[in-house]
Amino acid sequence: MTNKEVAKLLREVAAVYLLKEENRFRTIAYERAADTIDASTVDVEDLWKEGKLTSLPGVGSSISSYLEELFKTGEVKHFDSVRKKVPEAMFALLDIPGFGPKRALQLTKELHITSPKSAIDDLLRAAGQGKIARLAGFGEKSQKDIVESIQRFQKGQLKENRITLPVASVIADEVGEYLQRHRDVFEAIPLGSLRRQVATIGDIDFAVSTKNPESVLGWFLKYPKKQELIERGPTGASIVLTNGRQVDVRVQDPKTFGSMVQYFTGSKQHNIHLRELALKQGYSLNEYGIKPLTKSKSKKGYGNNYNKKKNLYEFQKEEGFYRFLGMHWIPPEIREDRGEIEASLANRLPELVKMQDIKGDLHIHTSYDLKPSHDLGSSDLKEILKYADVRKYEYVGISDHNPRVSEHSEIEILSIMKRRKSYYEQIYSSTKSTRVKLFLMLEIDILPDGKLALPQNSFAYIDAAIVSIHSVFNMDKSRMTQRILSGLSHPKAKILGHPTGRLLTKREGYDVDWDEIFTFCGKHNKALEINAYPQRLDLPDDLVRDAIRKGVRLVISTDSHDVTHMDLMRYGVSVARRGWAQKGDILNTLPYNKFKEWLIS
DNA sequence: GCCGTTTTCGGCCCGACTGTTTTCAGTCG
Repeated sequence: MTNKEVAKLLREVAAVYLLKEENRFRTIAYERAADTIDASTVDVEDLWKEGKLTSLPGVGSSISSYLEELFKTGEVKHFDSVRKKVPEAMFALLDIPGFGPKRALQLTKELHITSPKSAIDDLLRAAGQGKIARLAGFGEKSQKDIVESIQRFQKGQLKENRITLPVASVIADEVGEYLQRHRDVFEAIPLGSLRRQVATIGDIDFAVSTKNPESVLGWFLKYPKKQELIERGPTGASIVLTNGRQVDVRVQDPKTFGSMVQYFTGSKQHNIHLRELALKQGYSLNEYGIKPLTKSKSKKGYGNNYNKKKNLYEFQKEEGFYRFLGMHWIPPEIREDRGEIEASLANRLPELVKMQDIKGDLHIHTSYDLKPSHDLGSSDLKEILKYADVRKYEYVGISDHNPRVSEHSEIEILSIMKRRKSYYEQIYSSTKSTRVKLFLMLEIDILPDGKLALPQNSFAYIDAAIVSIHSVFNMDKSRMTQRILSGLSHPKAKILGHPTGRLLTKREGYDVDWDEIFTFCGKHNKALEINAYPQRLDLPDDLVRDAIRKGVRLVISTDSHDVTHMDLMRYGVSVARRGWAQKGDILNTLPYNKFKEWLIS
C-alpha cells in the first residue's frame, strides 16, 4: 500500500469526523497524520515493519495501531464503519480542488449521487442541467466554478501534478526575471517548497517586495506565458501558465517583507510549531509580523519596527523574526519541523554543506565509446576538464558505464579497458593547462546475482568504481539488500550510485533494508551517492539524514551525460542540506589528496 | 487523537479569499 493511499484513507476518516462533528482536534490530528505520511519519502509500510510508525510526527498510539491493522489485514474495521456513516460517492469528490467534506456531502446527498466511479461525471451532468445553482448555499457562479475546477483537475491528473525541483527552478527563474523587470519591484523570490528545495514541486510561489502592489500585480497578470487567471486579490494573484503550472504571487511592503517570506516559506508544520512556541512566549504570529497578546510588551533590537497602531512588530528580514523569538535563523531547507526549531533554540543548528564546499564531481559519463551497457555521454574529457576548471573543482571522476558483458568476451573487455585507460591518459597529459586532477572510474552494474558486470582482471585499469542497480528492480527486500551488499563488497567498489533507484514522478525506489546498508557502509568505509540528476535526487533527503546519523559518509555527484549537466550539482547540494548534511559528511568536499586517500585505499 | 524545557491532563495556528450571505461558512495554504 502506497503512502498516498494511506494518506487518502486517513483524510477520508478525517472528513467524516468533521461532518459528524466529532472532537475537532481529532479531525485535525487525522489530517496532520495524513499530511506527514503524504510528505514522507520513506514507505510507511516499511516503517511499520521496522516498528517505527510513531516516529512520524502526528502518528501516535491510536493511529499507528489502526495502520498496523491496515498493513496486516488490508483493512481497518474502525475506519470502514466510520466511512459508512456517509455516502461513499462523497469521497470521490474530495480529490477535486475546492471541495471539502461539507460541500462534497451536500452535493452527493442532494443530487442523489451514489456511485463513486461516476460521481464526478454525475456532478458535471447536474451542473450542465443547472441543478447545482438551485441548491442552498450555491449559485450560478459556484456552479460554473465547480465545472472549471473539475476540468482543471482532470487535465492536471493526466499530466502529473508535481514536477521535479530542477524543472520548477527553471520556470521560477523565468518568472522571477520577468517580475524583476517592473521598476517598483525591490525583490522577487520563490517561496514555499521551492525555497525549501523539496525534490518535487506542486505550485510555484513568489514573494514580491514593493510599495506599489496594484501595479506589480497588474504586471504579473500580463506575464506572456499566462494561460488563465485563477484569482486576484489586493495582496496577491494566482495564474496558470501555458505549461499547466500554477504560479502564485504575494506582494507586500518592504517593511514587513521578512515576516511574509518566513510565513510563506513554511513548511506548514514548521510554522504551526513556531506559532505554538510563540503563543507560550505571549505572541501571535502572522504574515505581517509578531503581535503581542497583551499591549504592554516592548522588545527592541531585533531588526524590528514596532507598529503602535497595529500593535505589531514588523520585520524587513527573516533573521530578525527568528531572533525575536529567541532563535537563530533556520536555513529554509530544513524547515520541516523535524527538530530544527529545538536545535535553533539550543543553538545547535548544523552548519549545512554549501555549494562552494564541493571540490569535485565523481560521476561523469563521456562520449568515449567503450561499447557501454547503457547510454554514452556527449562531451569529451577535454570539455569536461575545462568546465571543471571554470567551476574551480580540484578533481573529477570519469565514470562511464561498464562495457556490455553480453556482447563481449572477457578478453575483449580487458582490451577495451586498457585502450580506454591509455586514451584518457594521453588526452589528460595533452591538456597541460588544467589544474584539475583526474580519477579514472567506472559505473558498474550490480547484476541480479550480486556480481559486478566487469571481469576481475579489468579492475586494474580503473582507480575506483561506482556500483549501481540498472535492471531487475522488483526483487524482494532481503534479496535486493544482499545484491547491493555483494556488489559493494568488491575492494574497488567505493560508491553506491543512485541508491534507491527512484525516478521522481515516475518510479518508486526498490525495496532495500537501509539499516543494513548503512551499517555495512559505515563499517567498510563505503559512500552513498547523492545523485543530482533531476529525475533522481537520490539518495532522498530523509535517508540522507538517517545515513548521517549512522555515521555513513556521502558523495554528491551529477551523473552528467553532457558537460552542461555539471551545473546540476546545486540540486544535489540541496538534497544534502535537506538531510542536515554538513561539510564533514560529504566526501567530495575533501581536498584532492585527502579524497584520493579515501577513494584509492 | 497527539503531545510535553510549565503539562501524562488539558491544551491544540492564523489569515485571505470566495460566494452567498446581510454576518458567515467553507476551503486553502
